[in-house]
Formats: sequence, structure tokens, C-alpha cells
Amino acid sequence: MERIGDAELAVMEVLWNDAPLTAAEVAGRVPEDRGWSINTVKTMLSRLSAKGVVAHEEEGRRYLYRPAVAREDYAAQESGRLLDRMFGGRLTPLVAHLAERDRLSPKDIEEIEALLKALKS
Amino acid sequence: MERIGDAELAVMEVLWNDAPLTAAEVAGRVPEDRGWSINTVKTMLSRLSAKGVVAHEEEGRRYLYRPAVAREDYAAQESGRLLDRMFGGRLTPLVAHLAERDRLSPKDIEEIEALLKALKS
DNA sequence: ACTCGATGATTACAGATGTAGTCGTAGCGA
DNA sequence: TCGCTACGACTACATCTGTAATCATCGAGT
Repeated sequence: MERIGDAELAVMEVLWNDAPLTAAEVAGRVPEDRGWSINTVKTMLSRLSAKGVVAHEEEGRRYLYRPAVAREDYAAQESGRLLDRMFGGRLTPLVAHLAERDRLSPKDIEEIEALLKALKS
Repeated sequence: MERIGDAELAVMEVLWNDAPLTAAEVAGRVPEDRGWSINTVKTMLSRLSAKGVVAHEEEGRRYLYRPAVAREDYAAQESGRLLDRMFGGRLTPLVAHLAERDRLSPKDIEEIEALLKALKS
């Protein structure tokens, strides 16, 4: 699967949240703080279409856009990528790392323990 | 901290593994399959220097390069970035996600449980 | 029928990145 | 001393990404 840039991801998030949408609708839902022109959003949609990560169907003379990859699949790809790049492809070192860096609260620890326990059964 | 591209990262890995090194030495240690010219390695080193993630000291008319950021710090940055991008900044959803995706072996689960247990004490 | 606005397509441009060649020069070997 | 070679600096160029303007056109309203 193609990579998705930071700005492009903001568009994907909109579509993952609700689809299908027209370009104008997407533009209306992109976070305000981006301050994007409608043209920018249309460029993003074109590029994402070219990459095959969004699909479009025609509705009159407009397009209706929808994601062509699931958020979960993309998340999986990016997670695997980080794991491969920095942690030899293994999750344990990542968890250890985040723990050392105080990115793990006691609550997180509880949650993950519960999760793992559930996994084992 | 500045971002580091994929190719640049290969150079960083060399320096994280052993430093200081001259440009020629770095080139000699970069993975074969990159098939890089020495010039490519020198460009990488210049750019990484400009980004402030590698430092160099002069040794005669050559430079000796060394990392200016720890691998752990960079890993932390990239981990945080993924977490923020895809998992609302929280680790639990990432672990849950990888578990669902069968990226967690029973052995991984044991290891992480042991790790968390140690953390609590 | 005609104009105007919205729409996708095309073009523009700067910065980052991957990849590598050229240039000026300082030092080493003959 | 003189030329070669290795070094960093600079230049080159394609692709990707962020951001946006322009263009041709189709349809809706007058």
C-alpha cells in the first residue's frame, strides 16, 4: 500500500469517519486549524485516488469519495513499519521503551494486562 | 527534532552502532543491498549534520562523524508520532490492534506480562 | 438562450528526500 | 616539486508532499 502523508491523512480521517462525501463536504469537515483552501482538499483527493487509497463514484458531475483502505489496515501497516524500523519488528521492545519513557500510566498497565489476559483464554 | 528519512536512517544505524567514523567508513558499513555510491553517503552525512542529528569533529582534513541524538530518543519520537497519528496517543489501542492482527505471539504476551509486572513493583 | 458558479483536471511552485556527479584543494607519494 | 587522490562543498535532478491557482466545462437559474 502506498504511504500517506500527514496532510493527506487528515483527509482520510474525514472519510474514515463518514463516507461517501463530495469534495466540498470533505473540505467542510477537515480540521479548521489546517486553514485549507478547497483546492488543496481537491488535490489531496486526487492524489489519494491516484494512490488507490480512496475510491470515487460519479454522482452527476461530482464525485462521491470513500476510503478504499480500512483505517485498521493502514494503522497495521504503519505500526508494522515503526516496529520494523526501530524495534526489530517486535512489540516487546516497544512496550519496554514506552514504559521507560513514562508513556505508560498505571492505568495503561492495568488495561494492557487485562487485554493480554483475555487474549490467553 | 528533525525527521529522518528512510535512507538517512540507514546511515544513522551505522553510527549508532559504532562511532566516530569517517564518511568512507560509514559507506563501508552501510547495508550492501542499498548499492550506494560514496557520494550518496556523503550527502546523507551532510544533511544529517545540517539537521543537527549527527555531529562531526575534524581529524586532519577529514571529518569524524558521530550521532548527536540517541537512538532511544529518536525511537521515542517516532513511537509517539505513530501513537498520536493513529491511536489517539495511547498505547493500549496499539497493543490491542497488534494482538488482533496476530502480531503478538504467546511468547510476546508472556514477555510483556512479565515486563508489566516488573513495572508495577 | 445565456450567464455564473461549482466541479474535476491541469499546472505551479517550494521544500524534503533519494541518489549521485562535479569542483576546488590539501596532503601524500614519487 | 608535481601530480594524483581522497575529502568536503556544491550542484543536479527526479519524485513526493504541502499548498494553491487556473482552466475548461456542465448544469442550474433567469
